[in-house]
Amino acid sequence: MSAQTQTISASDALDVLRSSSLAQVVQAEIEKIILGGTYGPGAKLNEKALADRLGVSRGPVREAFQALHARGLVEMIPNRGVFVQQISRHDAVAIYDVRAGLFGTACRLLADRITTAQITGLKALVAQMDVAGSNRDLEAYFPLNIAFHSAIVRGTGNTVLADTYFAMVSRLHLFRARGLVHGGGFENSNIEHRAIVDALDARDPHAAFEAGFAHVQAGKARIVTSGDGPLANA
Amino acid sequence: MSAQTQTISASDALDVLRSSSLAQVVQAEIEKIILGGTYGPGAKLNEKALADRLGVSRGPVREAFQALHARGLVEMIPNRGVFVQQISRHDAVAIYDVRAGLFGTACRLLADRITTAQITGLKALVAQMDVAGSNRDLEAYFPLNIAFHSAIVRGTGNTVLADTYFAMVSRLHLFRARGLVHGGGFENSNIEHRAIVDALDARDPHAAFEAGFAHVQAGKARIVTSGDGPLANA
DNA sequence: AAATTGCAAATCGTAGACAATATGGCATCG
DNA sequence: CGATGCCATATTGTCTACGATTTGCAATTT
Repeated sequence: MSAQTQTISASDALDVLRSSSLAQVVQAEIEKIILGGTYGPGAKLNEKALADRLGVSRGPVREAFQALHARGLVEMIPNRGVFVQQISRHDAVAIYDVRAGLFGTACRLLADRITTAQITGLKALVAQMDVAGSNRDLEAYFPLNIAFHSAIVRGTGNTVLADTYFAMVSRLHLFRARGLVHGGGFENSNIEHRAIVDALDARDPHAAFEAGFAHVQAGKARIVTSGDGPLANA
Repeated sequence: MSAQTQTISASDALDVLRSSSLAQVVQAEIEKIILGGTYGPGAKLNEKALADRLGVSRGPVREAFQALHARGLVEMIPNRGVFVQQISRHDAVAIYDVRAGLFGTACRLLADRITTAQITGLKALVAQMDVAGSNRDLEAYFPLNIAFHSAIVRGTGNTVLADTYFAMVSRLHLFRARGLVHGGGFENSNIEHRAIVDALDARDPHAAFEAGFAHVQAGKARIVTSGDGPLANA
């Protein structure tokens, strides 16, 4: 828009500050750092160090910590500090169950209101994943997989559902970041995708929930049973 | 425990501060104020006024605001302040759908692991609600109803699920607090309760989800269709 | 070697200050 | 009389500085 902005990041930073408080910017930044994996789970997040690194004072950093704590991404111990949340295998299973329930619910709600355009879009994604799958192209498969789930969850038009779902996905990233990348078996994954689309196409809420729930549960099983987890705790 | 504490509130406050930060205490306090209904939805929460009222400085209050915002209880507008979250009818429907999905998921998960003792407890609650229902005793029915839902959600042992579920319940309180108390029809409610317990007793995950989901959806319908909502917005 | 003491560092909360922004009333003008 | 612009006030957003409390570690003592 404006031609006088010197750097993109500078204009972005200013624009963001117009519509958002500094604490929220800091929160997004810390979240990026956490999910980026530079700090491992259990790592300590030093208030002052983070404030200095981000060029802000302690206030906004502490506010961001509270928001991240509410979202389950950090652990706060009084008089000790803030740490990247540790996700035990048991916790991961619990979060996966919630995610499965939310995704199944999304499928169920979507079955009642899905448009033909949405069905076409989902079928296209499944077809693309078929191609990526047969080529063993994980680099192509992952973004398609995310797009598929996003299309369903956001397709419901229920932002509360979408936000809650993605909050669970974020929390699960903390577990995966510990070294447990889910092993193969993504061939089966697309079979499950097709079952979901079939149920949606049939506009069968009942079957849609079951297919969506089962799909995430299968993903959970793939992770939970993926070896003994070198970094497992508890 | 200790006989030398002068006041309960004083010892409690100290104990709480040992295991929790001041910001979290403030958060709980503000949440209590919000859900208590003294501040109506859309009401402004003045930083300094709240800080003075609670006897703390602005810092902890601002931190509490961030946590409450993450939980969907307040709205934050830059340079304007913090307001009690407004829940439109559309929002309430969305939250109800998520709550229904979570409760159904709880029923489904519980069906796989429920103990005979838990079944007995649930049946007892249903029986008590039958009595309260036939007596038209709402004062007795409400706590039993909450206990029933709690027993199921917490009975899964999944704290993430329970926390997420109760977060939705809290957000819905913002809607009910606007004057829309759900009308009668709580006779049907216990029929649905019985259906849930039957499915759990049969250890049928499929039927348990359906019964739990349908029960919350029925509650949603009772509210959504309860007249035209004198205080409705948007 | 084990327990105690002492100290450095970090966190937690407060207080005060300041700029930026929004609010509400008032004067001015059409 | 109504609309517009301006100004005083209040509030937010952020920073800095300070004191109090706690923790963790090291040194000392028994």
